[in-house]
Amino acid sequence: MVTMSESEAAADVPAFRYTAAMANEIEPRWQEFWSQHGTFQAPNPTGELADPAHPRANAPKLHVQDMFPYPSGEGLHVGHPLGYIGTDCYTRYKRMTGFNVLHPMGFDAFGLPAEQYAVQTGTHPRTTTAKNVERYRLQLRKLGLAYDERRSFSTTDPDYYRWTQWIFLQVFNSWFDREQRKARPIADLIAGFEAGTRAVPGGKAWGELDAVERREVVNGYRLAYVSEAPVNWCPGLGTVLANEEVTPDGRSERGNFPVFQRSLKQWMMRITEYGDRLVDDLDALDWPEPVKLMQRNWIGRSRGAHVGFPMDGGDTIEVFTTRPDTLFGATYMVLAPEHALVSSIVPAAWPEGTKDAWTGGHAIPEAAVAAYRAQAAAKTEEERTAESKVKTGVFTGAYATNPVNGEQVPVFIADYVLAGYGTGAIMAVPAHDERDWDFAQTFDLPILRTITAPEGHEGVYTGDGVAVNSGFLDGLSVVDAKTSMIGWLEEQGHGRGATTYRLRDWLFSRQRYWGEPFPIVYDETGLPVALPESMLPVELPEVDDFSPRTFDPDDAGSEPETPLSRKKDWVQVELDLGDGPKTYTRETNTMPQWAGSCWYELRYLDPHNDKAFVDPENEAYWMGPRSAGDPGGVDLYVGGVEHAVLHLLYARFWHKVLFDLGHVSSFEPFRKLFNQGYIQAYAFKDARGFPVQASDVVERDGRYFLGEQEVVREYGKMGKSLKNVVTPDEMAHEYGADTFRVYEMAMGPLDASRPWETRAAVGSQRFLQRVWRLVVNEDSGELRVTDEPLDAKSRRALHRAIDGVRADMEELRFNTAIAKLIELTNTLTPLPTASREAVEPLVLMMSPFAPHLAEELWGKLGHAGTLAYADFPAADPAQLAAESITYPVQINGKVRGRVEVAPDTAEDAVRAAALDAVAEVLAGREPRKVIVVKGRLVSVVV
RNA sequence: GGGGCCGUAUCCCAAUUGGCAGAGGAAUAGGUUUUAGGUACCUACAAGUGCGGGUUCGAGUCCCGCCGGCCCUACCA
Repeated sequence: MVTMSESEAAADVPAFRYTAAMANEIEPRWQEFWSQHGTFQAPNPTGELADPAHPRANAPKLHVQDMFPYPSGEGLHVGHPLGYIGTDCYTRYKRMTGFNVLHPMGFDAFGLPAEQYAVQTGTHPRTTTAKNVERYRLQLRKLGLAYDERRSFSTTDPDYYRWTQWIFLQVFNSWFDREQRKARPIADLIAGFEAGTRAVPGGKAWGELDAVERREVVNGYRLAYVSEAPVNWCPGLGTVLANEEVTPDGRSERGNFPVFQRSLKQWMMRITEYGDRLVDDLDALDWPEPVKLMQRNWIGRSRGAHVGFPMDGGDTIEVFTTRPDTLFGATYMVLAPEHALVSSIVPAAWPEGTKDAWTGGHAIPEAAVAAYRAQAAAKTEEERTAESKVKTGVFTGAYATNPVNGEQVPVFIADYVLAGYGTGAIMAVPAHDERDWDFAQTFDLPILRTITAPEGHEGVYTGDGVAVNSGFLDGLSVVDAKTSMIGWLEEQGHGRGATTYRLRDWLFSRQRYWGEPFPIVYDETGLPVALPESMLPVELPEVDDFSPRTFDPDDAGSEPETPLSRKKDWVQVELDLGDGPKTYTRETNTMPQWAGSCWYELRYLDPHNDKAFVDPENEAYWMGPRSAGDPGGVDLYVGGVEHAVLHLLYARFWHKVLFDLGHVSSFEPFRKLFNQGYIQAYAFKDARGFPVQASDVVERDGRYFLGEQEVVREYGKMGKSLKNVVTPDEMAHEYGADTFRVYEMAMGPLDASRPWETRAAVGSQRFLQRVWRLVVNEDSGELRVTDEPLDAKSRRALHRAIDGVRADMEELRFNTAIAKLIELTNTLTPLPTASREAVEPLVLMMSPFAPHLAEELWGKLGHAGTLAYADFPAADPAQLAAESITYPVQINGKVRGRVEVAPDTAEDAVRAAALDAVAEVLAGREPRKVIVVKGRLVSVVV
């Protein structure tokens, strides 16, 4: 079959039509213009990027930012830039309304894929990363995104990670003062110890401690600290993982290797100290409620009390409870199998009255406990969860005393109590806790109701009520009983009010190569020493082997070995840190990928500053609070919900530390957050279940075929493996970047996920063609626009459109803004003449969405240079008033007539006219009620 | 199991926040231009809002209960 060549097909198209070919000529030209002229550079108040001559130098500021990408080797698909295009449209609009707009883009370039690629091919991760970043830059440039190119960086740039290390040192050199609820320099803490104004933990006086002991004490306070703590050790990957990198079934998110709980020395960040502020300050943020909720849940603050249950041997079991009001109903206790007290409380023999069911069939408690502990340790998380319906456990043989009533209560161990939460021990109140109820049923334990339940209520009751069987609490509500009990506990010395968090301290070290090195060395004591600022950055050394040592995936006893540790001549280093030249050992872990994204919003403000991570004046200008109570921060931060917890929590934490230490004036990094939706795509699979090239599938009568073979359609992510990727480059080539931008923005609201459909983009292309045709004669290329004034009706339509578009732009409702622009275009198209009065505002309003096209038309309309700083059209209020209003008249909710009246008609007159209009339908019936909704309708009730 | 978000023409989406269900796009059908049309233009086209109740003069919008989809979380004391 002979296909028509492109030139033949093009021969029929008018020479000056806005086609993809035309777009592909226009677009690179304007991209080059913007770049050459620094069109989108935003001036700083001070420093290298200050520019008093800039048109927006003294304007109100706006800082808009996207969550920056990890530049993967696959490049961008059409889903990735959705948010970027959204912020680009928004910032282009805001710039035209007079704002000094900061809209930067950078790259989160440390990360595993480049390292793994390096392991496989020997290519240095730096090379791979640089290549991918370059590719991303080109792809983004092709979309016409208006970034201030001077402010772009990668987290892997030594000039950048120098400051990541600097911030780490700030965290390391500070502690959290619980009285002041803020971080303070570690020197203040030491001064307090020296002066004796602060008690030294452990009971000794500061003067009695030797130098090493003092350092150990201080290290116990630092916000970044080395801890021998249970961590997720993954031998198959050769690294430890953060909790969030482990799947619910106890395997690694990446690679699906088994993960073991191991006690290992690792760097931690004391984020738990900020639990309260991280929860409380959410109220100050303009964030989507679901994201705030996810953060609250993740932090998991619960208020209650710590209560001590004394034991005969002198030990006391400390429990945490949120229900101190039910303390009289605590009929037994449970320790986590791993609890430290377990081995010391177990008696030699079962005490009198031990029920058979409690012993697990063992003759002595020690055997029962050992067997249960072994069994619990052998179970994976998955097994524990799967069996969660059946409560298991065993009696320890020991009893503790309930402090409120002196009752002896049996102490069990059971895996439904977690070692990692609260104190790892609970008081069990089976009457008012479902889990305790289940356990009590299984082990035949007494149940005592201490809160009244509604009449007829059977079984466990967790709701509100009045205290009963509870001595001095009787008659109090749950809330009052809690307060009363906490008061009593504190008076009697049996406990105190307490708050616990689900949030754990943040595991901050990884056994990887491609990450920020720690600015830390160890001296002969084995304790960490911070390097001075002058030695930053600690650059990543060159190594031959990028991979950590990996092990048999099931070898739980293996030890991590970092890639940097093999670089002996780097690890051993002679330095003079104040005590003369000494040999130190470097920290060979690297920081996790989140480190770089914890503060990048600040570096954009002052990207080349080599004296500070950001100049305070620049920070205050771009991110400072604007009123009392305002948290400050980025004015609009756009990204996917997948970062609802981790990235956003970590970044908030670092920002608060920097705020406490006086380095920034904003106490939150992101004032407003917006979650963009995802673009999803159809994928097609053949009879064997293999994905087939989606672009080759054709639809016939609601069924899908690849050639003659029928395939089934599935809906999901866009990705290489599903063979359904569409790239922005393809779209730019086939339709032009402007069409692509308009289509992405027009297909739905920015926060909605929707399916991609390439062929639907022609609608946007036709729209741009119509706008073009309004200005340019397609055959001659000449300007069609005249200076004739608009007719009155079209003029009103123009101003209505301007008014509506402005409102939509402010609220990021780009889909409806575009609909209004199409509507306006469709109003202007049939007019005999294209009036400049309408065309110029239209072109300006188009420019946020289709910037290349708009610039080109703006030039054809006789303007020099760029329209980026032209005033966005403003509606004339006089033109917004309708000439007349048509009121529908409802009788009992059904429209039965209409009246047309002047817009300023008084309500009485509208009522009269309306009743008149439906007099026939009313047929003499007397209206019971007449409701006039001004400007909307009239409702008559008979 | 708990929590959150969402269901409007064949498809993607609007609806002044409680006021006449349709702004816009796609698809489809017919037409104009054309030797031709995977071009452009014009015209037509369709749902009573997942289901069932309730509040109201009036409900897509608010409330309750189901159904379906997506996301978070999962013995957190």
